[in-house]
Amino acid sequence: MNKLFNKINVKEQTKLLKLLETNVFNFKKDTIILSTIKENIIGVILQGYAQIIRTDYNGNRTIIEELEENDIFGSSISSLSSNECQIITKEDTKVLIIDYDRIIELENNSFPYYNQFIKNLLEITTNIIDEKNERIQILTKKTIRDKLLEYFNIYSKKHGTKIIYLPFSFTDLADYLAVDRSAMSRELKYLKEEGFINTKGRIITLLYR
Amino acid sequence: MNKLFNKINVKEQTKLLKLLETNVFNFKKDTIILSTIKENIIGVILQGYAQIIRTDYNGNRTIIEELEENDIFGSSISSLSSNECQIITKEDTKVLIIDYDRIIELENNSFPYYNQFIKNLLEITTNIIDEKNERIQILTKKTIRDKLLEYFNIYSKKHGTKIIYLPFSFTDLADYLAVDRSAMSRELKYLKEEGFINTKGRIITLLYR
DNA sequence: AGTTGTATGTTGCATTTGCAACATTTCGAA
DNA sequence: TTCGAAATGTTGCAAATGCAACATACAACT
Repeated sequence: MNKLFNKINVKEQTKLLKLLETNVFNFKKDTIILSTIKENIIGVILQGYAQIIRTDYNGNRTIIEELEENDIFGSSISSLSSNECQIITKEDTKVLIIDYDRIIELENNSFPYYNQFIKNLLEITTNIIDEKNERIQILTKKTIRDKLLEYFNIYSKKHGTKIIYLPFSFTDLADYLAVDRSAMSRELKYLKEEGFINTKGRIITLLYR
Repeated sequence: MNKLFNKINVKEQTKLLKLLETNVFNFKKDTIILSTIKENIIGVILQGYAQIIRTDYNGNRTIIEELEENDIFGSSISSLSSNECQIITKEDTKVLIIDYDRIIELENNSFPYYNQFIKNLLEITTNIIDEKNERIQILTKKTIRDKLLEYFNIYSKKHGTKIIYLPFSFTDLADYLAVDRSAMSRELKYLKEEGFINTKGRIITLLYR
């Protein structure tokens, strides 16, 4: 069940969705859901799989986010600020679209589940801020080595372990750190040679401290 | 008046603050308010002036944020994630402290102004996400030149003008872009020489497009 | 006006990085 | 299994950048 509907039972959910004038869309595989999200909306993946993709001026495409069942996206939730972003379905995908302005404009004494909904949204947004802050903290490090170590430290602190299971490919990690993949690969090699880490596939073990 | 109390009148504010069990603290000049904010709180500067400062392992101190009257700070609102951050008053400062968990735990049907308060918080957090996304978009550019141009473009688009009034010093801009100040200065010189921009003090004029 | 501290501008140089090009490995679909 | 695409590893080299050191400009305070 989606975080958005935490503490809201199914009957109330139905009423809520009516109240918010939401729409459910069915998209075929490989459809562009929204090229530029101009309108202020919140989308929920009810079923299927999609990707947020940025295409830069060189034509290079990067997967910015993967959207699975129950994932949420939206103008000010995901990183869609840039006008180079598209959301593309990779399977047949069912999406719930909620108008953000409608959420805000509704009278707040209308229904208790509506207030709970706002509260759920608030929790989601504060979590997102935490994630953004983490990424900014990493991106402000000046060398590739420091970015990697910062990433490792944050992961390690969060999971309480020195064994890191990369949640994505090294290629994607380089994107996340905003560095050249081959340069990152080189730096990882040095870190291994100097005895700071071990790697086996996408498993990285921290050997320091 | 503070965004946090938008559409909440003074009488209701008083009740709300009681309901949320808030505290008001008076800090003398040059006091450390919170070294590491471990607890989940939201702070509001009621009066005075303070700074969020990061001290790195070299002892270099950077002003991350300036907090003036009505500004809001907090574990997941400001960039306090790193454990190297301190909030220091620069004048005698009056601060309102709200426990975030208390906000979330309260029954949501209790009072209408409480629901409005949550809604206000939600608006604030989504705005913050937008700002973070902007910064990330800038930080993911690979060269200093591209970072500068991205910063200029975002500013220009937001204000609808090609004349940029830097809201802070060049030193702080370098921090914001996470690049070396002298290297940034050099790049600005090149941009001037190549006819892309003009500068006069902290006013930058875009000459392209 | 003088003093002190901070912001800004400049430059040489060593280091880091991106880029391109290629080899090798892994993965997924037919 | 086989095949092709994508991911990963590696390296030389030119370009970008950080760093240090210094000069100058500016601002605040006495």
